[in-house]
Amino acid sequence: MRKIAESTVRRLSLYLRLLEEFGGQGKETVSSEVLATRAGTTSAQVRKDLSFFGSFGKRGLGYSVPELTVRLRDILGLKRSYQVLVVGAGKIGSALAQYRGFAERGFRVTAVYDADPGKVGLRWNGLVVRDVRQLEQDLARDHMDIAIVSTPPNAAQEVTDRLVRSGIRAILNFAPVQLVLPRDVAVKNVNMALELETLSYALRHR
Amino acid sequence: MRKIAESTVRRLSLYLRLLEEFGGQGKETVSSEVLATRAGTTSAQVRKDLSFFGSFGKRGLGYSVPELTVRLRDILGLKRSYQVLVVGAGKIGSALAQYRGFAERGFRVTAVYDADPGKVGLRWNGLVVRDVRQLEQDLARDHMDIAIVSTPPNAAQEVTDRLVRSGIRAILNFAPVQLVLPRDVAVKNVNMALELETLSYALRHR
DNA sequence: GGATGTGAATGTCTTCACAGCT
DNA sequence: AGCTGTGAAGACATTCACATCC
Repeated sequence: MRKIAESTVRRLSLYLRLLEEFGGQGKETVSSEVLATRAGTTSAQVRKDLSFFGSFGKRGLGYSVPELTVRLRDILGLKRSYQVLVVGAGKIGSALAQYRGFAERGFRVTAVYDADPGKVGLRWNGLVVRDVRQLEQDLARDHMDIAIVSTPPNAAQEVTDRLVRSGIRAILNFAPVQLVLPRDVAVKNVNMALELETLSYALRHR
Repeated sequence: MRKIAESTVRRLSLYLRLLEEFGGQGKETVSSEVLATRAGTTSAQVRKDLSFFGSFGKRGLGYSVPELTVRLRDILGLKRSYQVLVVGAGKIGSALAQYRGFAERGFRVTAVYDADPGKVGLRWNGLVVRDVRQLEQDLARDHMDIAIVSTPPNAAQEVTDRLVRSGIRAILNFAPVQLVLPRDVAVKNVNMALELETLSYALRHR
């Protein structure tokens, strides 16, 4: 399949959430125009995004909500669930580990690690914080699909190297550092201070 | 000033973080090549990004670390500090309210609100959770620069409308909904489940 | 009639490549 | 010699506009 832009994939994820909402309201069909308005884009953009993967609509009618929902879940790889581990049990890590929005969408956080002996052994919602030194042996036993890195900045690269050596191929990084990774490992960075700085820029330049 | 791409602003924020690191190590100058490698981009991109705002380097030498640091802080609007409030004192909201990475970069979270009477009155690190019904009267008294919305999805738009009516002009939204806003209000969305979905897509398409 | 699907046109961002300083 | 600053070229993404089909 032809290479799809990151921005397109992000919008597909937005469309899916909207479709689930419409489905819950019993709506049968939806037009690109309605999806666009709710997703903050244009109808042409919606049609173009979908057209990369096939033609799912009916001219004159729009898209079938249940059908497009299934198609998008398939395209995004969401027909299965994912095992997720979190490294770094600080404030952010603990919030992420317990975030309901993940579980609702098939991302199951099943392990949390920290280096601090004071945190190891704590229970959160049935999740026990494990010693990060166990990382390799645990990963050899139980397969994990995605790792969330929420360690302090100076520990992030080392932890990442260990995750990659243990076979992890997707990382969501909350540490404010640019991780160095083999090209076949997917990474997404979430840098919250950076988001505030873009707001600061926006406030200043108007 | 000409309009600057969002992607450029985000990279400037990355460069600034790197410059602060280099400054802490006593480095006097840095080349676009070094900045690029560490930021995960190209030297031409670094030079182009900076050139929108002036010519800060010396040919044959590179950029003065302290000077470029000051310039970027100025460009990004970081010479001042910002008053930040958080609405929604759930797991994510409480982690954000106490996140040290914000304070370190001049973003001071000075108020947290929630609608749940069971949470109102709780103290976190000297921050007291206030009743969200007080929002308007508090904002009339104490100026706030940026609001972080970390409510459940169904409350996000209503809270946002109240924030905007009270004069807030910058919003960092963690609720997984597309907020409708006047064009003069800056908004950044952080959608963590969406990030995982782009990873899910990446895992599937390789 | 009404909405999709899609080439073509436009707009935006990135990379190239080199003249010009230091 | 080394590295910046920047037009020009190229790559990529979005928008237009309309033929096509239900």
